[in-house]
Amino acid sequence: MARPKGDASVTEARKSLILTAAFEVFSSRGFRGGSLSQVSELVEISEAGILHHFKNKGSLLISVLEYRDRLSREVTHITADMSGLDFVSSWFELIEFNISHPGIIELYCIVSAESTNPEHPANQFFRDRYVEVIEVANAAFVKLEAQGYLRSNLDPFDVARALIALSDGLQVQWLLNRDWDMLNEHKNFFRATLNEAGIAAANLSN
Amino acid sequence: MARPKGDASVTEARKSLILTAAFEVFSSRGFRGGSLSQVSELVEISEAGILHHFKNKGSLLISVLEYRDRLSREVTHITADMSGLDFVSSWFELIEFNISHPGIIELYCIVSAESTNPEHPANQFFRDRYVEVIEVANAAFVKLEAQGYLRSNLDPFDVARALIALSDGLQVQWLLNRDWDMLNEHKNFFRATLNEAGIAAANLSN
DNA sequence: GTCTATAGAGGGATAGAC
DNA sequence: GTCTATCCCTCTATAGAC
Repeated sequence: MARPKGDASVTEARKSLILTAAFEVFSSRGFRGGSLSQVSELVEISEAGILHHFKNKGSLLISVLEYRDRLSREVTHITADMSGLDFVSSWFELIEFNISHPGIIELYCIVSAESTNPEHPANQFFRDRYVEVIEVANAAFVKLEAQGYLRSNLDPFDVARALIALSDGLQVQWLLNRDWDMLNEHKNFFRATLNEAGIAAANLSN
Repeated sequence: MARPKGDASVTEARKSLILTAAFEVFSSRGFRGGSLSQVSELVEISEAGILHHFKNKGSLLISVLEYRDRLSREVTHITADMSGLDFVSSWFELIEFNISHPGIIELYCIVSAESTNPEHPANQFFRDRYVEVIEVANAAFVKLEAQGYLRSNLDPFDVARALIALSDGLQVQWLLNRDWDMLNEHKNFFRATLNEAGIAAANLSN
């Protein structure tokens, strides 16, 4: 037991600082456009210092993505076993949270698009992520359907996929021009996919 | 008149080859991830040769984007003054065309996301582009509304923006995993935003 | 754990010959 | 119009001192 507990937590704090800086860099310039030297400037450590804590640039990116997911999970509480209506209101909370933290939107927007190339280090991460997040949304729409809230000509899984897609696409537009209400566009999605009973239950009447 | 017509068209053909190669490179790796040397390999010309025809890497990207827009316009014929129902069927044709030409999807997916950074050479291009394309879609939904085909609780402009967003978002998912029917997801959008009369008129009943 | 030094590759762009 | 040669920069990653 040569190493007291203090050392480990100091290291963790250092890693956390690096992750925060890397988050900023990858958010604004993407993985390919961002560099370790930009990260090292922000965190006031050498590039070699960064690579002492993270094997290489790619694993730093993955760590940033996992780090962000961890932080988001502390805020949103969206799960597959929550009720359909709770999902809807939690979804709006998530959008509002993201609007007030644009860096998160930038990160996922740029890196997910880059990652469509199979050689990109985050390719597998995003393949897994979309399966997971669509499944969570699907669970909600299945329940909304069972409650008689979903339009009868729509399939829950298709609607779930569409919600995620709409959200991603709106974020690109929003990053280019923020002169409009992104939250309201999400509400319109539910106004179009829920029936009258569902719209009333979700409090989305005009 | 020292220069006969033949020279000019040879130059144009050369530029066209470069644009085709640059399209491939920027499609798969984005602007920041792609390089002039990759383009030069494909087109079998030196990097200096490329920069004789295009001022720099950024202007090559813009030229590629304009080049692709020109080619797409030859195929799709979507305009602001076509009828609402014609827009719907043309939109499906456009999606089918893109599905069979994945490079187009890759290009816009990656480069539009990169371009959300204000320093990116295509930033203004995509700001203008979204205004234009949403306006064309809006013109169609305004007409569909006038015909009594749009759901009464939806605003045409919001629906137009949502269609573009949905389309962009679906493309990211599709590039990561093509095991599903992207055309059908677009049809579902109209099943959710048109009323029964509209769905029947657009031939979207199940 | 952090640094300096450096390897080694690759990037964009320009000058000038042909 | 195309090339070679070159400049200068930036990048990731490693080695080894402290």
